[in-house]
Amino acid sequence: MHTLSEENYLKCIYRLWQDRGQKITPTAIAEWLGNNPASVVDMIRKLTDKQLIIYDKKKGVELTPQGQKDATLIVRRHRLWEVFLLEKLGYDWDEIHDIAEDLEHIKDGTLADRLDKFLGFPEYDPHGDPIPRANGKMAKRHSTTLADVKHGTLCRVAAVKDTTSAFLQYLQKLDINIGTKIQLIEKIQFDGSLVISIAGGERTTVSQKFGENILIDM
Amino acid sequence: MHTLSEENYLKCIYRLWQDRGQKITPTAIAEWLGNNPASVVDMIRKLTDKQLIIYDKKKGVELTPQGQKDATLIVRRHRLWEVFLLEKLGYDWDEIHDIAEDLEHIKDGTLADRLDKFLGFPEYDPHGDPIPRANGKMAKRHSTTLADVKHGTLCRVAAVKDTTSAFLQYLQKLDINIGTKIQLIEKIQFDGSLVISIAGGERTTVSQKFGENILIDM
DNA sequence: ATATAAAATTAGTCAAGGCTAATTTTATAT
DNA sequence: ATATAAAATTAGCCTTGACTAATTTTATAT
Ligand SMILES: [Mn+2]
Ligand SMILES: [Mn+2]
Ligand SMILES: [Mn+2]
Ligand SMILES: [Mn+2]
Repeated sequence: MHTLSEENYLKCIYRLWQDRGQKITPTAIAEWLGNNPASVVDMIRKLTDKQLIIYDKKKGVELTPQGQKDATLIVRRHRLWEVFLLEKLGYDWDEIHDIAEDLEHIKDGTLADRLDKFLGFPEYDPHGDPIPRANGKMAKRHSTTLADVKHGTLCRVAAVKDTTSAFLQYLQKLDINIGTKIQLIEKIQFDGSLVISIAGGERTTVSQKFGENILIDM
Repeated sequence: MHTLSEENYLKCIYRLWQDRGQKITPTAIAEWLGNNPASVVDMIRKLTDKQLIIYDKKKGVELTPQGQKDATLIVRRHRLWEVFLLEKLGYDWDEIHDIAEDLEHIKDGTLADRLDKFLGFPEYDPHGDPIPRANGKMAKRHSTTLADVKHGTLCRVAAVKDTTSAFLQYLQKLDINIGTKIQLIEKIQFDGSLVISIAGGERTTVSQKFGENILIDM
């Protein structure tokens, strides 16, 4: 079994891997985790020894099939606990991530599956991210962002990329949740700002960065 | 905040303290945790520095008011999670303790209280141990064991002292749960064995050790 | 092609929390 | 009172997973 730290690295690598198709470097991992690159190099050696990753200076870090499997399970636990915290314990959107960050490391053979069943086999977590199934498969991730669509498009908030409470609280203030309908009225050439209408309401302007962190459906 | 290890020591000391009125020695702690006495001496120093315990060679280890408070909260979390695992996730009696051993260390300001509410403010955990309330108070612990009563007494299983799966599985086999009525038919002089009738059924003989681990009501 | 900057790696340090082995202190039995 | 046993403590070592500082490798711009 893996240590808490190994699991956090695994999950980070998994995250970076499916985020973009980019090369996963020690520096990228270090930045994501807020650790020193030297520490990352140490851990890369450990995970390599455990055959969870392969590290090639050219290709960067890649998960082995076993590494993928293990990372997926951690993500599954994380997202299931998030659903539990929100739905059953009444936490807010922006509070659940940090607690799930710890709960995801509780290791028990049947815990995730029982929790899954208890929650009614949810497909998505409260941030709109798909929850890996017991068999490792999971629903498609949304990939189009609000910043990607043409002006005039009416879309539906499917997920959020950023899960910091700064962003989530801003969304709360704007009354945006998963499922909220947003119409893109205009893109400002100058800085990519977006003029939008939330749930048919009046016009609001948000930054490009904001738009890039909203994943949408149509 | 305390580390996982500090919390486990605190809880252990709390346990030994309310178990009997006996002196809490490094050796006793070491035995309970399965650690080396040398390690215990180290941790005693740390907890003393944090003002959670007072150690006197004569009196042994004692919890300070703060130490008591902190230990109580850990126990509260442990027992609430046990209720959750049994009632909501359908685990068996003998499986919940080890998982709760990890869950009890999840630290969040409101988690215990929310869980408590979600579970309907249970007074006792699945082993019959009282759950400390949010204010630190808790219901009286049961203290009379099946081995203590006179022959002929009809009593009710209120709690179990031992929570190992060996004991709990044995109880399952005998069809004994919290609330089960047991009549003590006879005490065998020779070795303290107990002849009992479970829920009005036929006679069964159990050991003295068995009887000492069943706490009862009348 | 070379200078410079960035990234990766190595070497050495640290704290936490274990351990063993050796020693000192305390208790117990003669 | 003394010998012996048990308990407590000290000293030194180990692993994990961080860090900093120094060095080497790789990439980039002139
Ligand atoms: Mn985590
Ligand atoms: Mn999430
Ligand atoms: Mn524990
Ligand atoms: Mn219990």
